[in-house]
Amino acid sequence: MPDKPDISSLTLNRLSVYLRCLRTLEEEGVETVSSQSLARRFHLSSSQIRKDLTSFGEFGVRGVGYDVATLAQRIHELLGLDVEHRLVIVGMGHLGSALASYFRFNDRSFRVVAAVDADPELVGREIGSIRVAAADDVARVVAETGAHIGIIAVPADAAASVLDDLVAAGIRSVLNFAPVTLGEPEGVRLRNVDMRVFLEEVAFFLQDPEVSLAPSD
Amino acid sequence: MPDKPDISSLTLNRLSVYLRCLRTLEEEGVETVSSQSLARRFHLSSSQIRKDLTSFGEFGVRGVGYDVATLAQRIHELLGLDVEHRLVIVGMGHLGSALASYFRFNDRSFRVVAAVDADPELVGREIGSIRVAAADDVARVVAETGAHIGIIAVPADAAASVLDDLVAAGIRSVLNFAPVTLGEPEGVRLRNVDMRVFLEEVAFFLQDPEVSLAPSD
DNA sequence: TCATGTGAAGCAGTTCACAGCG
DNA sequence: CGCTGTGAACTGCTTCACATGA
Repeated sequence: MPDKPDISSLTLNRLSVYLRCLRTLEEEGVETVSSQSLARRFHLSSSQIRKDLTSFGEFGVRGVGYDVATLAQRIHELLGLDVEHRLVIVGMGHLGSALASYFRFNDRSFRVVAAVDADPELVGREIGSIRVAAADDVARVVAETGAHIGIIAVPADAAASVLDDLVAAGIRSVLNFAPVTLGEPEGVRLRNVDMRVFLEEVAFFLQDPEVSLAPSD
Repeated sequence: MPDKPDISSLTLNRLSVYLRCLRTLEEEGVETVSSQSLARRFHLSSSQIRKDLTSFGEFGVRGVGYDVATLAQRIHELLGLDVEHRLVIVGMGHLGSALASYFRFNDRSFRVVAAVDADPELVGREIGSIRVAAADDVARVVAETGAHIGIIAVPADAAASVLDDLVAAGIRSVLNFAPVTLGEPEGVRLRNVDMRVFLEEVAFFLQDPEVSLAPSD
């Protein structure tokens, strides 16, 4: 495994996107692509693609472009997707169970191996081949399943203590879907994903006077 | 309604977060807060809070801080949350129906008024008090319900054409949960939200050598 | 006195433009 | 010739530090 260069979150996120674009091209049988054609096709910026790619190596052929399969493979490896990541979902309400099925149909890189919930009603139930365990048992469940990544899908007021539990259980990568901003504990990678924030962002532009209901074309 | 100042997406997103923090303080009966105490409490930056707030007005009292209720009210108004936004969800699979229930329990600012799906199996079913309509009927459904905001929760290959349909139906704000980067049509506000990207971001750091399974405390 | 509001400094991310190479 | 890889310019965001005012 080569040394991991410093890559910003922004670049990292775009690499994920590039990878998906390349997979699409692969399926279409496209073998070579230039940064410009990639950009046009998928609403990206060509100079940004080149900058992002050179941040971890040189893969292109001048005058030609990039080999689709090779580049996809390199990004796949860089992102660490060649090993399977085991997920534990905390909170199996609507969102939690949706995330469970959403993350499952993916490729082989991610697998939901455990789910816990504080509601005794849910404990013991089987949701998409995963048996829901009691919230108190996170540590045991994590140890038994070897989960690496935690998904927090509980109400806002429970999120902080769930994070503590996950970290105590040895989890170092966390995705928080609760509508609170959790701080990153030392040595833990945490990303807050608040869908209401996204909603409010797009809603904001509706009040713009110049966008007010023009006669539709 | 005062003129809408230019506010970057980053600032806008943070304002959503500040609003939630202020609501929490309100519930606790806190009446006044300084940028510094807000920052400490919720893992934010105090100078950033001040900068963000002054981008649309002056609300603080020097030497004291901000009045929690007033500031919350001002942000609420700025974000346009004092009017109800009507959502239409396209794609009522696992993710779509989870989003439907997730966005519903919110406050009064957002309401799911319509849902469509291409699968005849789902059409006609009632999911959380919303009857699922046929995908071909988006335009009619949008017109009848007065939906303003579109939520795309369909597979990647269908997303682009769904966007076209929504725009043709007069929708100007869209949240895309399909794992493709859609371009923003003229006059439309679109935000791509790809959960796999978030997963891959936190997963990336697991391969870091220095983070490799230290004995847990 | 204390915390806001703000210019100025610092930093990061993006775009430009072209040298270099297949 | 065409496209990559890349320094340099540029743009925008964040942090700093302090004058200002309740």
